[in-house]
Amino acid sequence: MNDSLLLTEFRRVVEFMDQDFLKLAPLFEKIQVKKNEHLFKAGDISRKVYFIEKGCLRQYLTNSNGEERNIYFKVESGWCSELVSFLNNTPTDLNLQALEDSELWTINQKNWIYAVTHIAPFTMYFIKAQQETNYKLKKRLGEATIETPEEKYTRFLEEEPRLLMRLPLFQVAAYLGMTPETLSRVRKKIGSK
Amino acid sequence: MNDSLLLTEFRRVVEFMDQDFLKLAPLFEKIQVKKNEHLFKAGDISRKVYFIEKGCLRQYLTNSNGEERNIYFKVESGWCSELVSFLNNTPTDLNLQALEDSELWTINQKNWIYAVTHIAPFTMYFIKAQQETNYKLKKRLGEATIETPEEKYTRFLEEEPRLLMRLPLFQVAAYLGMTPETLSRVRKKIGSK
DNA sequence: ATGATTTCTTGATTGAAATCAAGGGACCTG
DNA sequence: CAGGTCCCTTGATTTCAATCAAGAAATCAT
Repeated sequence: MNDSLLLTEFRRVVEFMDQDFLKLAPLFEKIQVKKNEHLFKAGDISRKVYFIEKGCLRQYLTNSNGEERNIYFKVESGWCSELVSFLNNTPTDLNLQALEDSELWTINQKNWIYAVTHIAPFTMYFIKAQQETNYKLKKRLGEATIETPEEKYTRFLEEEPRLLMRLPLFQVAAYLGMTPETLSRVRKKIGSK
Repeated sequence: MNDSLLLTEFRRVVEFMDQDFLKLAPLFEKIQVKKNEHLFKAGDISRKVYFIEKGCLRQYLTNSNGEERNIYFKVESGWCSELVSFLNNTPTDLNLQALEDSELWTINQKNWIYAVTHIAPFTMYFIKAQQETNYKLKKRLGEATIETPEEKYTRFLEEEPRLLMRLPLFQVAAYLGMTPETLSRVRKKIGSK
């Protein structure tokens, strides 16, 4: 049990007893998804919360011209969800897609509500993990409009070197908010320093 | 009690009994802050969570050139905090400042942790409210790099007309990620339609 | 393997927002 | 209410990233 990715992730953030995990684990179900498959699309209601055992997912936004912006990438030990939609049964404006063949733990609404109301360390884990996400989003929102393309790429290179190697560059460009051409030129310039 | 802004806000999101509120209310303390006063600055550790009874606050990010980007504005019934810093006693990179003379309810770390571990409806309120914030941040992050200045302003005008009237325009510009000059030109153009 | 599709790079050009500059107006503050 | 600061607008110019275009490289499917 101690080698479970899920338990390791809980313990990264809070104290989590074996007995709590024994209550929690059966609430999850494992699924396989293929590369490019969508877990939900804009307009859908999100019915699950996902934990990545293996693979890589992106959440993204599309505008009326069909252009895409990636909100985040998540890999092993990451959570993907749209809880406003999930908890209120309302459609979401965002999309969630696998970028690699992936293996996910899923939990449905009934089980998630049970867990968050009956398994105290899960509740606390969830609150703290959400705050981490929240803080990162706030910083990135500021950076998105204040940084130059070169600064954005340099930051990504420093903060997420493994992600950079794992992802196609056009997806990175859609995350950093620039065209693939601009990213290519920035990389050329940085590389020569 | 039913006319308390705080209780009304809880009841907007979850069921909240009078008796729960009686336990919760004494954990808060009211303070007054003057216009332009900072609640915390980049490098500080955030020691409080704030609920706005009256007034207006902004959270913002500064870069090395001294340029600012506003992450959000909050008015009456809004919460301001930096929980990663608050819970882990680590410095934050963000700033929180009053834009008007304001009246705030504050809760300290000890009391907040008591509330979130002992007052179940507060916990659930908190989780749901955080998710709303989270969802808004994700959408805005995507929009920040995909929308034109004109689209950003139009969205703000439609979604936050009261905020627009309440705030100086250079603060709105720092929120929408454009210069005051550009905002001025966009407004001139839109106004004539 | 091989052809087809997608992705990445590079170059030329365009265009939109930033910057620079300055005048008028609003609002504190004593 | 008078002076000074800050804010907003408008104009002229510059700059940087987007767009348009095309060829090379990599990946995928059969």
